[in-house]
Amino acid sequence: MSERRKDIHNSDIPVVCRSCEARHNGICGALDPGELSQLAKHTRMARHSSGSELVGDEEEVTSYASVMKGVVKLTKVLKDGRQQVVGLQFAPDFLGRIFGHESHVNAEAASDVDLCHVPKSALESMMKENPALEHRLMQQVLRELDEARDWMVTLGRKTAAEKVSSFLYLIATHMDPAIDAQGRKSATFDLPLSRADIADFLGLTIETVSRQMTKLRSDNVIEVTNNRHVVVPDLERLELRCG
Amino acid sequence: MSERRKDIHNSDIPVVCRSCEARHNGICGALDPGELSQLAKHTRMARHSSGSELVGDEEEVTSYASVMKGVVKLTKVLKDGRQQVVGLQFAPDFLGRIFGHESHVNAEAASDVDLCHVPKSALESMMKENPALEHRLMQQVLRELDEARDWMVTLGRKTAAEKVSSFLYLIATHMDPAIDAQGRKSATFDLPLSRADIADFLGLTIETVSRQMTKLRSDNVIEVTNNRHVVVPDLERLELRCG
DNA sequence: CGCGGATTTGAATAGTATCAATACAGGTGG
DNA sequence: CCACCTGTATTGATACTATTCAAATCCGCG
Repeated sequence: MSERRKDIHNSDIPVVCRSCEARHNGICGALDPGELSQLAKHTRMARHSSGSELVGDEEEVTSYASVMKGVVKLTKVLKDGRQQVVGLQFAPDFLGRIFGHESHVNAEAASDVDLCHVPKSALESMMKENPALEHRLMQQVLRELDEARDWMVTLGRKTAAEKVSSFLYLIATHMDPAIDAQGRKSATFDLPLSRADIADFLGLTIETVSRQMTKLRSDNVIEVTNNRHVVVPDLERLELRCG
Repeated sequence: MSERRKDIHNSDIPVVCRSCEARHNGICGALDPGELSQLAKHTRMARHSSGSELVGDEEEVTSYASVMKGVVKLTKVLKDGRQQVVGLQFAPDFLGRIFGHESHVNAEAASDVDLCHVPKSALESMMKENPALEHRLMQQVLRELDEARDWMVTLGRKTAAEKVSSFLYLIATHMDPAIDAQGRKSATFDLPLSRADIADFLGLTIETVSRQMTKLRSDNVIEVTNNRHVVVPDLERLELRCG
């Protein structure tokens, strides 16, 4: 609440930033109102529809972005076309390979996505002024590293059933806003990924993903309507199946 | 060369640091001679024999270290004991979860390892003084993230044969010092990991690893003596099998 | 030389992929 | 508003890869 009041009374905060999630938990949380206005001069909000490519592998990076809404998938492809999803980014995650000249992954909008773009130079010069900003980015990269390593365990050592459960658990805890409330045992959400994307994330085929979903449904661990909408009545029961 | 001269003439550089690889390519490359002596007051070199645990999962982190010699493996374990190697660290890599209070992985000496330990507080206070140091750490974390994501592709989408080839290729390019010479087509090295470790790295069983090694041997892609010593006569031919 | 752990090899099995057919959902035009 | 159409998802039958269990061999070491 005091937070809210401050916003209202401090007209220094750029209008576009006022309701922005990234300002609190994202990158911009490291900035004071002055820096925020400075940076906001260079930012550009944009909507990207599901499936559109945001950054190509080995493409030169000229700008960064914060995910404001939706889910971005990071993928890598082998020469023969086999694909692996190597990361999912939710609001208010930061998008882009910091300090690198080219991206090592493809970034694609998995759902409709809103991004807040900022030119590489603008962010990097602000980073020079404000070490807290680089520190914030470091925290994000460390979190991504932890997530990548967690997922390596899933990819290398879990069965198909455990993989699918782990995926649903991951999405449930990231997508259902009500989940933060302590003691909440159930979750409801729309899957941001197609079966093909899920398969590429889990290192499985779409048929195997589908079969495991069917099994979870018949075991009453999940309810699915319209292929995308999922209800998990008891998250603990789902977690038990994650291996 | 001028680099070398500076060392000889500048007696400020601590004796223990003079021949240290980490001073050039590792973390300490961000430090000037004064900072180096300051930090060296707190460092402690130690040898750890193969198999010894360096940091436990969820153990509180009180010190960091640079790998001076040998290979460290980072692992994660599921409740039922299934294990996954989530990273390998070679000299002069940095070891330890920066800014985290506890480690999220187990670190174990895969071979005999020399570490240069430094207390968490000493490094972190120096990081406050010198943003270049944090920047250097950021680079290392970013590299680890890239490696983790590359490995996710291997774990999720490659066949057993491709996994084993990829592993051998990784080790060859990291372990054979002669490999840096351009145009070098062959490599020779000792495997720093047992078959069990390799299996845990690749998400396979030891039997499958063994069978694939046998196949590579009978296809004349590698020569193996004493189970550990490997010669790759033509690296390109190995690379072709990495998928 | 013989012991014990590590590695290789073999045979049977289980789990996942592949190929093929059917069912379903969402959008389009009549 | 409904029938159609297209892409997505499910279900089924079979093939294949990697695992499992078991045995033999190799290697370092006392």
